[in-house]
Amino acid sequence: MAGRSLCSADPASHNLQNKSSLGENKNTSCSFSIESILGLEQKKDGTQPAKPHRPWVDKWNDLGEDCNPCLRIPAISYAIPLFHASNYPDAEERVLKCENYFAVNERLSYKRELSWYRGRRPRTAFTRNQIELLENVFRVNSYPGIDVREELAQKLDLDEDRIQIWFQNRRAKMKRSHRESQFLVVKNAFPQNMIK
Amino acid sequence: MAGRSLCSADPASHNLQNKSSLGENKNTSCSFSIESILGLEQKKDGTQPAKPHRPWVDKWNDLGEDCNPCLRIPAISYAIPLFHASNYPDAEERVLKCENYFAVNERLSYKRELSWYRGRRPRTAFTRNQIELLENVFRVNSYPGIDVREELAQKLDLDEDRIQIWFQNRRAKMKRSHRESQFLVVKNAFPQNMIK
DNA sequence: TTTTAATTTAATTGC
DNA sequence: GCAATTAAATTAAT
Repeated sequence: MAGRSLCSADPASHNLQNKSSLGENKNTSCSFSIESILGLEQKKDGTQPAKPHRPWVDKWNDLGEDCNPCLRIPAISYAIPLFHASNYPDAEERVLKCENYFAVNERLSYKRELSWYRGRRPRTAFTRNQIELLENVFRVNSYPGIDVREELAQKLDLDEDRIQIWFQNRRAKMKRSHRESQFLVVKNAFPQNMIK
Repeated sequence: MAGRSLCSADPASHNLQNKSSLGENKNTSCSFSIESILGLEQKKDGTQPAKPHRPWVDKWNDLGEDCNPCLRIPAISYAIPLFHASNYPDAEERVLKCENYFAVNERLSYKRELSWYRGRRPRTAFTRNQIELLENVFRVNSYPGIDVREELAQKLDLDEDRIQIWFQNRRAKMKRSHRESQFLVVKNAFPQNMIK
């Protein structure tokens, strides 16, 4: 519950309240600076390392593809639509896989297609040992803080990000299974009400 | 996609391999400390008492659900391994094992679950039209004051709170994407340094 | 088909 | 107000 408040304490008092037309920008006295809008003004202390958020897309660039992430396609592309594949002369394999893909999946939503280009982190396949340690820690602490996550990351040779996501998904799974078992409890308590 | 903290350059030594049994907690060579695993070292704060004003929980109570959070939440079962759960009533067993783990962890997760399960507002699913207007306004003014927010709330049949949170999250998203694009700019300016 | 890694975003907390 | 983080709901790879 973020402490609300109609607070006048806005850092820059960016108020357009008096406009009754919400979507129009007829106001020229807008107090936005570009820096403000871009959030540039706020790191004077130089603490911002500008972490690459999708470092795995780097290898796509090595293929000489367009650097615009939106136009990029996965490096090992099992998923290039035919009409695009034809634009990638060097990729026989891709075309083959692509044809395969389309043979199986005739219809693809535009959205899904877009996601290929947007770039998704390749799915991590955890080893048995990695899972084992993660599960053991999870039993004891399902909300490891950054310190524990970093420690785990180092021990398991994984990015801390992967650890964080793993715990998030693990908690969701735990919750799901708990819900299901609770459902069973209720169902068994009142079978006549719950059948079907 | 929580913006993670500084990406740690990985320390050259990620040697877990020599640990033969990752999962045994009797293994004393494990370097996790209890505090470390439980993440205790990072929260020293005396936390606030729970916030009031959560109108949406009222209807849960109206549904006749038990108000006792213990019966509604998986708090306890969350953290306890099954093979321990069966022994759970046996206090001496717990003493023999890592009772501190569980004692503390129960308390921690109880508190978390208490606030989450009782108090978390059901996720709002905005409609496409709502998003569209919000985005249009955002383009013009990413810091709408209370007047605009109220106006939006009325037009969109949403609480003003939802509007406020939406803009907050939207600003965070914009900032993130800006950071990423800045990273790409820098990276592309010095490709030779970045290609691995 | 099922499980689960990854993504997006509404909500929460603390500062 | 923001950063960081969480849960919820998806998407998609296996």
